[in-house]
Amino acid sequence: MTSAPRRILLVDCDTFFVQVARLEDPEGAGRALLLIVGGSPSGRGVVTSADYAVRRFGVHSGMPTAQALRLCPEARVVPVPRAACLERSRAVRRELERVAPLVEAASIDEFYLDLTGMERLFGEEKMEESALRIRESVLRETGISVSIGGGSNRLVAKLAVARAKPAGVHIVPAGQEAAFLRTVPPGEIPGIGPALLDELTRRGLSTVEDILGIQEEWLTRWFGTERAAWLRRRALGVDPTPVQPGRPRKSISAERTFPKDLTEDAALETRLQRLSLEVGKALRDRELTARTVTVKLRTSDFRTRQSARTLEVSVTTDRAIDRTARELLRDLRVRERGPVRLLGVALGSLQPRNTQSAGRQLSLLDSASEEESERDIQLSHATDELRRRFGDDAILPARTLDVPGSARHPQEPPSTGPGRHDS
DNA sequence: TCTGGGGTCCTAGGACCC
DNA sequence: TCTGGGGTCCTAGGACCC
Repeated sequence: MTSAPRRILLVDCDTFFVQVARLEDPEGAGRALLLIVGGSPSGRGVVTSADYAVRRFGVHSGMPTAQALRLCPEARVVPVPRAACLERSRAVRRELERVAPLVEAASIDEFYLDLTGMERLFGEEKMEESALRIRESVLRETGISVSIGGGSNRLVAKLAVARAKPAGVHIVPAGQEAAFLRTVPPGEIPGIGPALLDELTRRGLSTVEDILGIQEEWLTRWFGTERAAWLRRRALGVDPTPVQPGRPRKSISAERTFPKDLTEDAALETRLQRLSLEVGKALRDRELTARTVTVKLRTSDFRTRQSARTLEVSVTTDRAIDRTARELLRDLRVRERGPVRLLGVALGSLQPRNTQSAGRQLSLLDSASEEESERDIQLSHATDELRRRFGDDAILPARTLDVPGSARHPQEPPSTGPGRHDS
């Protein structure tokens, strides 16, 4: 027996970063007729989001800001209002959770909804009507304008939202998936990026019809069994992926491109340590532990290398992360001696911090003490608390992180640090 | 023109184990 | 004495997405 089609919506915030920048600064960014969000103080940034008016000049996200400004010299560039974006994103999500039973945040500005089964609550409300109602309530409650695409699965909803933009709704009726897909250029199908598109084109497959028309045997020969089957499903508009709220996070990372490439190992280690502290704090804020530490390095010629290590036990402290990261950086520097453009630290193999390790008492029994001592763990919690009260700059990493017990560089009391003014 | 930062997922090869 | 084979874990790299 066949079940009724699912009712999936994709709610996508229109030029999200631009909207938030305007809401946050109505007198400045809010008044700019041509607005680009992105760039960076280093001058090495790219466009994160651009106004529709700016896009008409050929500007798109991912484009170097310098190039964007050559195309549209009148545009105003403002940095990404990161905290405000997270806040607005959460507000949108809360509103969606109020009106829909199943909500999955796919990114900061995209949310999948599964309305299947809601017909009973709203009578025979059509998907269009549901989508319009949701669009209005999100706008009213959060000030954020969204577009909504809908259909019987995530893939179709995702492709439909492109037709809805800006500030509209587009629903693909059940049964029309394959017909709808035939109107979509393969390069717009999620999962088909530049590399795969290139390969498809080289094989003479430049439309969805081409992909479906070719003998399955050939598709399999060229792309392998799995990938060929996946391609056919995409081309047919078939996607069984469920809407899953609250999928666990797999990694936490921080990376920085420097205003000028760095060559000195000492300078690199300072930056690395800052990144280690950043991810360490994010890890503890989310009450997670990590077992894998990865360091990423990009040289001035834009080649990227990474080095990873999985530890015997999960860790949470700045000291354990920093020490491992430092060793990994040294490994990388043996292979890459040249100027460094970017450094990053990532944490993986994440686990929820369980009650056992939160209970402290048992930690002396397990081997965690090899990676991080009881004292390290307490120190991490203490510095987190101080940063929370006095600002992130209150505790600057000192040599005490390397050499426990060393008093060569005693930490400044927080009362003399920056950020004091707010208390 | 000179290429951000946050993620997820896949693949391939080597180590290791039974 | 000729080198099985499957499963799992780990690492590096890359494609892809917003």
